Amino acid sequence: MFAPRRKHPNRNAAAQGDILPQGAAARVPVLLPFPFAGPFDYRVPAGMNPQPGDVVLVPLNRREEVGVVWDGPADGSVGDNRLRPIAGLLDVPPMRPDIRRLVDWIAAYTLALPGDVLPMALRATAVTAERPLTGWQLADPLPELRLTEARRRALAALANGPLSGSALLAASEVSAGVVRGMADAGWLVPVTLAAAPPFIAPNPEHPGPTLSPDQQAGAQALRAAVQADEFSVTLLEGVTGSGKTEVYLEAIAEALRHGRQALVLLPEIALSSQWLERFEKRFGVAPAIWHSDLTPRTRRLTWRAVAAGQAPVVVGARSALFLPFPALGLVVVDEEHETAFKQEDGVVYHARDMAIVRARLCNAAAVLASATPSLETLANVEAGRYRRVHLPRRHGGAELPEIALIDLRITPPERGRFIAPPLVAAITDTLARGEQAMLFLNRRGYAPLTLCRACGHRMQCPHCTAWLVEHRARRVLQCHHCGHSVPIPSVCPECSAVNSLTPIGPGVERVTEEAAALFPDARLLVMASDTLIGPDAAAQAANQISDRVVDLIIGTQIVAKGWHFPHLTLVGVVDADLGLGGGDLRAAERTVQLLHQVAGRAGRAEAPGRVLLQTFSPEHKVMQALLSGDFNRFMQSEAAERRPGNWPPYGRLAALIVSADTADAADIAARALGRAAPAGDGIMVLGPAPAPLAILRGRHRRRLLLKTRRDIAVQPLLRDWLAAVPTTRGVRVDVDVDPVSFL
DNA sequence: AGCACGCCGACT
DNA sequence: GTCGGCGTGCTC
Repeated sequence: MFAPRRKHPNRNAAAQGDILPQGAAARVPVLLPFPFAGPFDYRVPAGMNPQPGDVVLVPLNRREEVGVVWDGPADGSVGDNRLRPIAGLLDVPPMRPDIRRLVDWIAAYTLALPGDVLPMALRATAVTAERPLTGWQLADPLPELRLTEARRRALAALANGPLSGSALLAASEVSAGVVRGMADAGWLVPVTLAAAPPFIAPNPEHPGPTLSPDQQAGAQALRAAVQADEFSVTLLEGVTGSGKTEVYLEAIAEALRHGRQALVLLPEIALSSQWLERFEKRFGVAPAIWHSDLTPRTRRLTWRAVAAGQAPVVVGARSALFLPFPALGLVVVDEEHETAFKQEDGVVYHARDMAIVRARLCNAAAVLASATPSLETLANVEAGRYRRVHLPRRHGGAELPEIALIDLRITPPERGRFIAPPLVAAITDTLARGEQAMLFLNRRGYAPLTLCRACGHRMQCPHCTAWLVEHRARRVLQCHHCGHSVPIPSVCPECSAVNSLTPIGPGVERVTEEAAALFPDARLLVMASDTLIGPDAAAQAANQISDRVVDLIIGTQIVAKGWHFPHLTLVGVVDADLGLGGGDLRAAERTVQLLHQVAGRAGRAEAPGRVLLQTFSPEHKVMQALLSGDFNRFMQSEAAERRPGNWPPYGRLAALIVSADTADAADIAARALGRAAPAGDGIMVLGPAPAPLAILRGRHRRRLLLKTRRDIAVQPLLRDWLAAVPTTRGVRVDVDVDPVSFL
């Protein structure tokens, strides 16, 4: 409205002669990290020239809050008399225009309020000023003091120079009290340490591993996309073990040669130890890492290094999308089909899709890597919106594992057991050869259902429409949706029968118990999200497998990630049918992706791998697809099923979840929404119906689905729809645009 | 999100 | 007679 838009606004612009007009009250919009409909206007005090992106302190009610000057014009609906002045400019780098556009874009697309999206970008901002790191050094001369063993170790640790407090404790293995005492006695004096070194720039010319001809061709195509210096999306599709990572690392090298930064999104940053090793092998140094569990200090340092262009490569989780790259040239989304990229609480967004938006906003190349791309991405390739680079073969001559089905109707396991005889035999052979085997079951705990044999009572969560899962090690029954947990009862809570509660069905714990009985000499390792807590545990487990200190691995879907286990030659899938129930649109697709990924863990080095899938429906298209390895044909049949009904990706879908304290309130609100549903050519509303999780955390849920033709945007329809229905107290309506989970 | 204001139960 | 429960409303 007042200031001409500049390419890179910053507060120094004022010094370059950009003066606001006199007279009218100068006002700017400020976006606050709260659920307001839009930015609030604030008065600009004399002498201040806030620019879009500046981080400001503003009065709000009787508090002061941090906000970001947003892009004009100011909204003007609040009169000058009610306008309050900006309290101050914070001395932090302003929020970049591409990040502001990303915030706006996500809010508009997901129907979130911009103020709800802002914290995601602000969390990444180093709002607090940098505090110098202090540490200890030896006093000179050393005063008189009795020398104890602990004190001697501390002196030795500091002999080579000052250390931070935590480094001193770690190096000398003394307690904080010892340090305190030595400081009080004047032996140690505080010093300001030099700032930690910024990230060492990865050297694109560092000699990396040798690429196969396929990989070289792929790398060349990705390099070309980066060289073009414009927005593009390329699908990097390659069977498990084809060396996709090494191929896109070449794209990163190319971005670095051009002075651009690169961002790699991984679905599970906690499981990335092997990925980091591959990166270091290629570039000689580690990349910057970004995830939500960084310490505040590391977070600040990383953020600043990224903003200053001193972190040329960042590997991170979803939230890394909001980092302030000044020269982003490449965004890679690895395992792009992973549903972990979909944020399900708070602002509901898909990081893969937002990564593409991010790339477009800064004219960067985007690369989506997967062995089993999502149908969404394949449809975009088919429509010519994305390019495709294909790696058809495994790297280093390794062969794809041989896949076979075990028909549980013909060769069932013994009663009360879950590993069928053919799989038992295969594991026995594998272990006898000194090779490793893996059992995969995508279900935590001991048993998914506990049933009373006397009265048929099922142990259910009091807050959710879900069974309680037995966790035998912790001696509890637990709800996997709300966390509710009770000790395993000794009598049936319904009929008081004693010793009548029976576990039904397998979980990893139960399969582990069975495996321990079947293979008493095998060294077992359980890999599940509740046994491997934190990146260190996961890395340690991976090392144990690589070092062959375990023989049989039993895991949940955590084992399906991109691990490289060179001595693993057999994978047994305990229940291949597991993901297929429940009428989810993508159940078949996801099961193929997951099981293909699990199968890919087998036979990665010189020894060929074998995969056995236990199933009750060997004729199912999912089993046939896995058996034949013809992923392409399977996805074509999926496409053929979804195209006619305009199901995604051939149409658009949004879910409305209505939730309330009582079933009646939920029903009334859901029916009211149903009556106001949008209609028209190419628009369809399904429901209301009870959501698949009809009660979650004590709230009753109903679901409506809005499905439209691909050329019809759902957002305006949703906005009008929600606006037409008055809000009722106690009733929530959550919007999920492009739902991937149908709970 | 905070932090008010605003009307109904157990206590200095 | 008050202190305090959190229901709803507002914040440029």
